[in-house]
Amino acid sequence: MTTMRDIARHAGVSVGTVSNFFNSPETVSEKTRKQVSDAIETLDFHPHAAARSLKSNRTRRIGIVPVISVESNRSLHAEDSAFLEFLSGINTALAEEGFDLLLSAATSKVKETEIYQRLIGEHQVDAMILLGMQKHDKRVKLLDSLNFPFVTFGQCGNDEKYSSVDIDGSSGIIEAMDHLVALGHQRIAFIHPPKTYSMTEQRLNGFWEAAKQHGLNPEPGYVMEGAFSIESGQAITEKLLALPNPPTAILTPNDISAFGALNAIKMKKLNPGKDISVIGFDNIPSSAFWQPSLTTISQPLREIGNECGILAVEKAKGKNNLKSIVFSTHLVIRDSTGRLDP
Amino acid sequence: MTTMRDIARHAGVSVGTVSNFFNSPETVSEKTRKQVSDAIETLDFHPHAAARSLKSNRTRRIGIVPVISVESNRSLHAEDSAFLEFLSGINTALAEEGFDLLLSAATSKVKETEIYQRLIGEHQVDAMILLGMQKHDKRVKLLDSLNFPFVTFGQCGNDEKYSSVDIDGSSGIIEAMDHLVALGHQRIAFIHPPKTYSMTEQRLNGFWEAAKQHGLNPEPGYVMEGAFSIESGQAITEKLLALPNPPTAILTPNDISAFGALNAIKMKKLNPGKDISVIGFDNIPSSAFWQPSLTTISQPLREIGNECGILAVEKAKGKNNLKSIVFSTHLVIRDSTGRLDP
DNA sequence: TAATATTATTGAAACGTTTCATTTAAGGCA
DNA sequence: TGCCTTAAATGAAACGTTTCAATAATATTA
Repeated sequence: MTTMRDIARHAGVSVGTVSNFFNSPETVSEKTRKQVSDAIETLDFHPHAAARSLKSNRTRRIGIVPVISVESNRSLHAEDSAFLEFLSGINTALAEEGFDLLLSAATSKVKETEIYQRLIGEHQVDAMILLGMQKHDKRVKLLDSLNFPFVTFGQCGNDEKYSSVDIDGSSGIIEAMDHLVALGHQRIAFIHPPKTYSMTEQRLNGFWEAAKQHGLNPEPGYVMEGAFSIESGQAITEKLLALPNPPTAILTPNDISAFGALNAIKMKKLNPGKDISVIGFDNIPSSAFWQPSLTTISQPLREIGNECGILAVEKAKGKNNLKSIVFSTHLVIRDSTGRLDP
Repeated sequence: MTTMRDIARHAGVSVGTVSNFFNSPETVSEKTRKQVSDAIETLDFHPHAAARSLKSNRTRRIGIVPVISVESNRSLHAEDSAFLEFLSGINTALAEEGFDLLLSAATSKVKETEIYQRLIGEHQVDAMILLGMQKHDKRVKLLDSLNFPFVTFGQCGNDEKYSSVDIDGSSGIIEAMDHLVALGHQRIAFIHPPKTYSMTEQRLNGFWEAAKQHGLNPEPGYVMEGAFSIESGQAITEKLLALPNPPTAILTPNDISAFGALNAIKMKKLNPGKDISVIGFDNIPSSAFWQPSLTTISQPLREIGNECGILAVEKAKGKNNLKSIVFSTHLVIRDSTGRLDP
């Protein structure tokens, strides 16, 4: 294999200079720089990652530990194409900086916490990206106690000691409610994500604020907790439709569960978008193609991922700045919402 | 940080012994083993990955370079939940062995080939998993020329110098055709994946073999090349339905494009599953929930991923055995196929 | 021109493991 | 008991970088 020694010899300089070429090129004279880069070119040299890492204590890797549940398809964080969009955004940011993504998911045999501890203990990554934030997130506690840098997609309740990227879920919901009210809806149900998720509080706030603004008085059964799965959306919508005074519009936790809601409506021989309106969350690609096409609160998943990647790399490089980036959502109006016939 | 030195001191042995504890425990006496493992426990020791890697030339990482297209949503390999299922399978296998997955996707700025070269040159991974195999796959050529171990999901045409996991796509298609013929269909169209993919030949073989067996004589326009996207499925189905003598059943490259086909049929005010039958490929979770639910050729993506992971780890450990594992598909019959009314 | 300041380069000591030739300890046997 | 075999444990030399004090070369100033 080609090493820095070889490059040094070939370029007629010392290994130290070759190292400088990579790590602080500004200290290398232009002439030498050319010689070294020529040698690298002709010998097709790539610095040995482990050797770099050992000496420098930097891996140039960012870790992510999604939850992919194997037993059922009700995975929590990485259940659908939303995750892929997010990943793609991260990847773009990392590629730009020559970083790679280390992905390790929990399994039935290997606990999530163990993975974090191992990855950090073994010095496998320089920073981590967390998603699916919980209100009292044990991962945050763990990483915090280990003093390990991380970035979160979503807040995590307690405080602002860490950097995060998030969306303004509250105004997303408000915009959606405005839209529904403008279409004549008054009986609006809200299926919210599980209470343990930090995003849930935001969204509930948005719901109640909009309800107040529009003078709505949601019936008790209208606000229900749901999961992110299609089955959950379907089951809860069935319950909503069985209410003595069923809602005419339903907000769901994500697009996938919205699909379930649409199914439940069709199975009741009702007309989604006409009799009952449905709004999703995420704007995943297939939401445009479902029938009826889904009105949904769009979050810029690629940009969010990208920003997470950028922040993670900054952390990895030792920058200790705190940033909270908030993206706004926008409502994509399609056919699953419609004017309420009187 | 805790190092082997510390463990050695704490356990009253030499560092060599601690190393042996990890790498060839059978050479360490039971008594010593206990002492060392106690020390590891109390000091919460994790071996430094880079140091291990530097000396041993093993990273305990497997690389994967999916194609996630950013510009449009027409990504090639990792477009949908099928990829996540596959990933989940890989992850299970790797977790079992203490390996991690290094994921790096091409972007508009960073070419695929560069990534492979860098990952290998930098010694970032011990083996790679390839997917979306092409008939003449440049990645295979590259890895082969670098003598770098890899495993493929799908064949790659020329020969059997490498290990692969694949499905029997041919009989999958045949089973689907049998099902359609049994339902009374004679005019069956076949949208196949792009010709560059190695899977395409298999599937075409299956199609023609079944056609022959059943004495069908597909019209020229019935066999068309499609992509894996919903748009493609929709567009091509529109063309098929515009034929002077349109087909009564359509086989598609994957579930996602099958959804497009269903949409096209509905938009023509035809009844999918009644007037026109559609069969997908993959059996991704949402195929059960689409309306009508999708009849599809199921491939065991998690098991396939798992097997890829197992083989990759074997390669990573230096085993040089060639294996070709073929999974069989099975037809999942749902509502998108139905008896043809005369 | 000599002295000084600035800029480039060097070389050797780490970093935390693995590896393997050696040494030490423990049994087995006559 | 002494000799031989086997099993365990040792210690030091790598692995390929980074880092930094020290040196060399060059430029600047009076």
